Amino acid sequence: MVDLVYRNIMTDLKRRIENNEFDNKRLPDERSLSESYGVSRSSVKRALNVLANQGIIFKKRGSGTFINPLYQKNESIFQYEGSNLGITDSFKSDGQVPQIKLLDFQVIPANEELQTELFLNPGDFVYQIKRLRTFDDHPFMIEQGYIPIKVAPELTKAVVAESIFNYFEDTAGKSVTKSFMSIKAEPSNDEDHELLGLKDFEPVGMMEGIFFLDDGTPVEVSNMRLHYKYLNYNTFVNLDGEM
Amino acid sequence: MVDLVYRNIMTDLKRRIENNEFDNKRLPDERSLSESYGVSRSSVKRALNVLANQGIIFKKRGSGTFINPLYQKNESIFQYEGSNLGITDSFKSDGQVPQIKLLDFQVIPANEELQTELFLNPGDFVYQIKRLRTFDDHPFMIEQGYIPIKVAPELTKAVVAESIFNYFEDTAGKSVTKSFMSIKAEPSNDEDHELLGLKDFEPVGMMEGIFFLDDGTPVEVSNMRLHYKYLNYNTFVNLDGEM
DNA sequence: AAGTGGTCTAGACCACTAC
DNA sequence: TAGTGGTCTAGACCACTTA
Repeated sequence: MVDLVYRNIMTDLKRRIENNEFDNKRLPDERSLSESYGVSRSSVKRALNVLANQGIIFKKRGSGTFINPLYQKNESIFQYEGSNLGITDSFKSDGQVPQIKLLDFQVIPANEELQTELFLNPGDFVYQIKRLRTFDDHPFMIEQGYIPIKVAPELTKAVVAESIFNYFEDTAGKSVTKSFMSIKAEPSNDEDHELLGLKDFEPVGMMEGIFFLDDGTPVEVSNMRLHYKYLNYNTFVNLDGEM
Repeated sequence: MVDLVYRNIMTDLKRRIENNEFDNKRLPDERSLSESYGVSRSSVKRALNVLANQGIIFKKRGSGTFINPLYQKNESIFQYEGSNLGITDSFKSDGQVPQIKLLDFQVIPANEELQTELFLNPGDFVYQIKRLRTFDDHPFMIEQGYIPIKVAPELTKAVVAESIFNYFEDTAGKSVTKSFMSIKAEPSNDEDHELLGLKDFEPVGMMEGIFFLDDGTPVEVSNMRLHYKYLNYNTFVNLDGEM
């Protein structure tokens, strides 16, 4: 697909780690990798940095580069799907059939909050899209999204009933790769009870996100209310991940 | 403090952004910055990459580097404190007085799960530490932590009643900079009702974390149950943040 | 002392955007 | 066409760990 040196090396190393080719939990040193791959040490470092930022390896100065034992032993713990955009479309299906029911679809003027979050001017309009997501007819999420009409002037009901981000990618060739996410919990309200089948005392998980294109253009604000059993955000945090 | 070129530039650029020195939302190009700071372009790029990974700027190939409008306009939205380790010690006080009540402190053998998560052998022991955290006598979190005795052989009640991670840093000079975090929501149980003052129907937020030193040594597994009003994890996600 | 990862440089060339 | 950020190289030197 792509043809970047550091990315190829990264992919290859990941494969070799998963295949247990480094049984002593230790990777070859950077200079050796540089030579064996026939690339500069800088490119090797870059590949290793990506893996380190994902928590797959640890680099120990003066000592070497080591595989995170959790990555091999216990992939059920080490799942940072949450480290994706926290996005609707990326909920794991696990063989279940995902479905979308469109609850609301209209165009409204952006209020002040939306103007700020989506970099809009007073008077700009947004699509308001409310959807219910299910797995095998079992609802798990109410999603209310707002998309500036100017970033998708010809959005239709049919599109909105499916993956919106795929639509961006397919039509405009632009992919949504960045987001602000805010994760909270709340008691459920009447609508939650009705749509998500929750009991009074059962909570909802809230995920609020602003999604951006690569170039910083915001394309959606989304408020997601999840059946609490489905709120599970996993992530690897690396404070030195600043490189 | 530190004296890294890219870090100094990063800090300076951040300051200049916050001081509105780039009123047109656009930073000087990399080659200019390289010259004006008297460093290589690589170092400038590195500094910019850090800021981009934090969501403070967006880089647009062929066009320039731009400030994220949300960063200046609305810092109340743009707060990714959650992007810290998700750590206990980092909860913002906001002028409130944080307190810790030690509920339990003992040494027990690590069960299988802890052995896996903390890279321990059968028969290894861990401290089991249960604490209640409050702001101005208002409880908001029950925290149950497990720390291998071998990473802190002389842990005392006094230490445990304060910041454990600061203790690591002060005594061993090692800082906790990485973590796996898992965030969920659950209905509250009896203990939550009692200790956190929750009503039956009110939920708790759960944050489970494994914390590591720089070199990959795991130092703590922590299960945190938060009053739902205090669960608020904010983060900037960048799928291209792999550099 | 030897080996490892970390930082930084100077420069070449490529890919994309704007005009 | 000019200007921007992206990738990659080859090499120097530093900081730390291990023996």
